Amino acid sequence: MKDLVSRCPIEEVMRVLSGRWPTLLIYYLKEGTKRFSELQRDNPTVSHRMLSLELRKLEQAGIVERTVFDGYPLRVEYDLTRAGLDLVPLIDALGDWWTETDDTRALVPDEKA
Amino acid sequence: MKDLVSRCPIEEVMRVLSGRWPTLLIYYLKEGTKRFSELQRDNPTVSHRMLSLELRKLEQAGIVERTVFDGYPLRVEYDLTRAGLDLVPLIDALGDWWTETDDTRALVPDEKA
DNA sequence: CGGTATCCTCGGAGATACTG
DNA sequence: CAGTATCTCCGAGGATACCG
Repeated sequence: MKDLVSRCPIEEVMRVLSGRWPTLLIYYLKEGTKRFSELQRDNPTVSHRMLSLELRKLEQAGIVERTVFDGYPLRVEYDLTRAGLDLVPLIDALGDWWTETDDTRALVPDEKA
Repeated sequence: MKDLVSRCPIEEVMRVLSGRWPTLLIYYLKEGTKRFSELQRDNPTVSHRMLSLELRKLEQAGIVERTVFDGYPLRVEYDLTRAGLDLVPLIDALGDWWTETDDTRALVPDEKA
């Protein structure tokens, strides 16, 4: 997923949403403002480093907003932006589609058998 | 993206759609039936192997249907299934969202400067 | 607490070659 | 033509440690 092979906007969104974390983070952020450590607790298996990188990616994409509160210990809050909120129903629609088409996949012969 | 970390359907769809090729292949397949070699021509940078693997993944997910015609040389055709066709507008919506929120990203300071 | 840098590993994906 | 197998390599991502 390094370079784009088309000028298609779809390919560009997928550059941001691809992977395990982006949609999950959006999913948890729609519950409201979250701190770094809260998101870490929401996703126990995400590494410190990846959480940081993914949040930055979402920030660059205009999906997430980052607010730093000076003081000690540090305090940083993450929110969905307006664009991020607009994205939520689209992602949900994908989830619904997946659930609704579950029977289609059930027809696939089990290769593990 | 190996194992799921939640039972969330969104995470499951993203397992299928993540990466450079799935959405691109769906994009080209919505033009109609395509043969393996046609898809290869549509995406000149996809490797033989990856195209094969990705098509199988989409097939397992119930998005793409594979039809083999006996004879020589071999001939295999790929189509979107009903579920695949239903998925198209959802993916398009993501593309539209991306285009519409382009100005948000334009506000991000250029780190390459 | 949140972020970054460094190191290291493991598997995703390209190239190639072979079969039906 | 379409698909699979083998080999290889590069980089995504984990673990760890240190800074503001």
